[in-house]
Amino acid sequence: MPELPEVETVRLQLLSKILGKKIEKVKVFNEKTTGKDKNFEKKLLGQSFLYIERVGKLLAFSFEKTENQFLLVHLKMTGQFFYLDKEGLIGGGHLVTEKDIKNLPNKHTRVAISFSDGGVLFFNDMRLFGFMKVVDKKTKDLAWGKFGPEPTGEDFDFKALFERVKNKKTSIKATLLDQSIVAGLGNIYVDEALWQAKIRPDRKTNELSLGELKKVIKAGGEIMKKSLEVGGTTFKDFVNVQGKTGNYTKYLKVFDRQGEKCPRCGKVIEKTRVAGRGTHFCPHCQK
DNA sequence: CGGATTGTTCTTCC
DNA sequence: CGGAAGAACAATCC
Repeated sequence: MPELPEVETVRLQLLSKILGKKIEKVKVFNEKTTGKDKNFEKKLLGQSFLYIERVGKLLAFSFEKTENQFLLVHLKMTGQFFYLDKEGLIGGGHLVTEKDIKNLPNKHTRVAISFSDGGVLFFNDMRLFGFMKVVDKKTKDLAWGKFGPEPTGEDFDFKALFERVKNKKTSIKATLLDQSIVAGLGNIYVDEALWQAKIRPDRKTNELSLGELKKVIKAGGEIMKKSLEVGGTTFKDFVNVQGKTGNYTKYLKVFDRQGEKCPRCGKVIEKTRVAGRGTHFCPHCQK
């Protein structure tokens, strides 16, 4: 669920809340989240966060006192952060009711980090695919290096990307979902970008021209920037902790709109399976 | 109850 | 060995 705009939203919200605050208590509710690291709590105690970086959908928290240590966090499908302080809650996520928020930690809370000013950061993750792990700089750099460029970047090298994928025989959808090729797009924004660029999701990557590739990457970047501006996308029961849904949902052209009319040509939007994922597209104007 | 669900990684197959 | 397809991960919903 969380793709680049949603993860970036969470990053910005956390930046304004947790930097520089001393970590007084760490509680791990489910060891799977922390990779069964027995020393996870010990590594964070007494530290304070210096900054939060993001590449694609991966977050890295750095520390004030320890240069060679990072907290890597991936939300995967259902991970979510909530920060609770005297003024209330900030954060983001989905499948959250007001009742869940009021009762933190709840049954999906996997880790809680308490700060000296009384604030508490909760990491919830229903399906347990997400992770929080403490790594050294070398490991963090290695993880960072696996990501391709983000479509939102100003200086995206389209030619280099074209050279990289021009012989790939898989679908363009699979290529765009591959984080090592392009970082940040997930199932929702890939479908949207392909619709915007008028390209069928099941087209073979090697059959796309440089122009088409450029078009779909640019569309992906624009769509994700717009989504970030309006607080991300709500799919199913998403609400953020302020009880507000992500506002990009109403801008979606094809995702989860199977059976509805294509806003461009009026033909019916179909849902199929491409690259193993539910895929929405207009069979008439996407070629 | 079978099938599907956002992301990523591992396994299997060719 | 590399690439690609599919399974797996876990919980929940319809």
